[in-house]
Amino acid sequence: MVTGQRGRPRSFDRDAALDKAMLTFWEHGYEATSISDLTRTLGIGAPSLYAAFGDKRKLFDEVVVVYGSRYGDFAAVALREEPTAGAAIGRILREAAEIYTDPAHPPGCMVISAAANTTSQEVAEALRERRNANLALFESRIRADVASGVLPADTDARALARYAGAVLQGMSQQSRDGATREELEAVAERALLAWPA
Amino acid sequence: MVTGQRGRPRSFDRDAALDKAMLTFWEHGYEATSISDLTRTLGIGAPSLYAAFGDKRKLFDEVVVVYGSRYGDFAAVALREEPTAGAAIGRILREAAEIYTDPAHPPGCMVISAAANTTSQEVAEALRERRNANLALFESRIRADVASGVLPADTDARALARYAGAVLQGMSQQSRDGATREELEAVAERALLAWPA
DNA sequence: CAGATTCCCTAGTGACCGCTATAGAATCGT
DNA sequence: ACGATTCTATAGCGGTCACTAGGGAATCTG
Repeated sequence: MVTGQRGRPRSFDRDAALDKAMLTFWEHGYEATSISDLTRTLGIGAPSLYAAFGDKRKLFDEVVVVYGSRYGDFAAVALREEPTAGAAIGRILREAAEIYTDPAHPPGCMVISAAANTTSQEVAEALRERRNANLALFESRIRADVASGVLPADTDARALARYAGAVLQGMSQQSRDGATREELEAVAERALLAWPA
Repeated sequence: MVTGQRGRPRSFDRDAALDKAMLTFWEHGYEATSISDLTRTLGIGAPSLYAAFGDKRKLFDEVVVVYGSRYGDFAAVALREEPTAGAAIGRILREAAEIYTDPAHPPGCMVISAAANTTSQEVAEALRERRNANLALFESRIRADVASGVLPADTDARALARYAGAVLQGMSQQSRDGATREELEAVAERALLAWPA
């Protein structure tokens, strides 16, 4: 009774489909990716897509979660693993240069680019909150370094976090405009020269 | 015969309409701005809009020109007027903090944000070329300073230009995410600390 | 005034959007 | 085997997209 599922089994791999959907949304953004784009790319019919994922919005929500766990975590990991905020931000910027230009997926950061100019305010707001949450992570890590004396007492943690975020977002945009990994690495190194003693 | 125009005169101010169209495209982007958005905002019917501007694409092209001459020129002006590349970039970043957050118009830079995620590759390409042209302006001004000895001989002009562009684009994105003028000014000052001696 | 010219308004074009009703195909439990 | 269940495929829903045909309205020239 409670054993295996009944009825006709799904004819496609849900996780693989989610991956393909992620790459499509990543490249073209939320709004510019149509359901027929997705059904063509995933190789399934529209009803199958809706049965498996609900609707376009819910599918994108799942995509954002997968993206975060696979490509968006590197910042949080660095903040956790590195001994200082400066070391973490340095690692984040250098890794961003690599990730944003990895030919295995579309350039840049999906959270930064996928909901620019969408008529769906909800989706735009969701990604904006994710970006601002990252800024808050930066800020609290910097604040911890100020409290422990690693950074000068008069450091403006909020402004420094915003600076790091701005450079990251700029690097994402530049990668979408064709910047290479080496060029972004040079940007990262230059940006790090502004880090407080 | 060649005197004044014949026929019924246009019932709206073409330049004022272009201004309103600019603000709408600036806020929502190219694709997310529909013709009916525009006819509602401009207070004219669709046929009038098409008679005056051709089509959506041509209207946007005109908007980009107007935008460039009114808000996009500040970078080129600074590069021309300031004695060094460093002074120019400093002025550009500080002015960007003000312009990007001016409540008289939508936040950020239209050339950076208006064609993210559009299905119209032509429009996206046109704005990308504009951004890259700005980068080239930065680069050549920096190169001039290197040649004249104002900047060290081993300065990587291209990388430095990309750094300035990345910070600018990051500031634009941050302003769209709600950063205030003061916060962007702090970002600009921080960014300038990385400028070579 | 009349006729030519130009613009505006109503109403609609075909195409695509996100999404789904319906019916057939494939697998379950019994 | 057989019904219940779950998926897939066709076909199409109403709505919005960018865009325009057609006729009346307003201004010109003469």
